[in-house]
Amino acid sequence: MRPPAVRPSDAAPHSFYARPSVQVAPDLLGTLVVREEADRLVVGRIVETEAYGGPDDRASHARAGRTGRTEPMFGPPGHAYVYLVYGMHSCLNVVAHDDGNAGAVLIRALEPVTGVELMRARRGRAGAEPQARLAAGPARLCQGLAVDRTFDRHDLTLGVRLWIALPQDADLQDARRPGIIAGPRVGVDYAGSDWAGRPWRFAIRDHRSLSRPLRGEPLPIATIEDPR
DNA sequence: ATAGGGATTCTC
DNA sequence: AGAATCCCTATT
Repeated sequence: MRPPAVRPSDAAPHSFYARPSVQVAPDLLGTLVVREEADRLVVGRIVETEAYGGPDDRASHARAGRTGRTEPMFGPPGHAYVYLVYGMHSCLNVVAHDDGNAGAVLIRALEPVTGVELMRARRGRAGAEPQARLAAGPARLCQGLAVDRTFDRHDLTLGVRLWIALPQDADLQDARRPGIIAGPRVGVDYAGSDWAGRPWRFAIRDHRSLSRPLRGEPLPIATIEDPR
């Protein structure tokens, strides 16, 4: 399949993100993360996401309230929230919540689309892995797209340097053809079974670029709306 | 000031 | 199974 055309004007608008993160997370599946560098474009299709809520969500960074680190989660929807985990890996989130709330969607895995060789080079020793695995994980995708904390609070709606592109409807439907499933979020057992057990991890079923397999319940197609 | 630990990944 | 490695958060 030919790589979908990508233009800054395709950047998802503020209204796309101004909804509860649990609604935005599945809608992001099949859309594109676009990284515009000096003279190159690196693009990946989102195949796995996780929704994180506000202070009530015991699995969310926002549980600490408004602090220096979590501030972006309480800020304008459509901006990036990039944090460092385990002292060495960056993770990319898009801020999403309805007015007066807090929340974000963690981008957990991409299918490489454009700029694959650049992604591979950035993976260093691990670049020998199969193409489908180059961005199969929240830290891996940041490495491949050269996304670090300098992008924290970056406005994703501008279509500059880093944004989410909404592909043509046919392309979007095609990407989602295998179906969308939902299951528990990864690595949040500390939150207690109530919060850790919620099916807020979303993925395109059986996709080869998932960070890890997801056995989950199919999401009713009715809940998937055209972002535009 | 200091201790505890993490929305991960790679290697042994 | 264990290390790498830094910064955030809560506590003293």
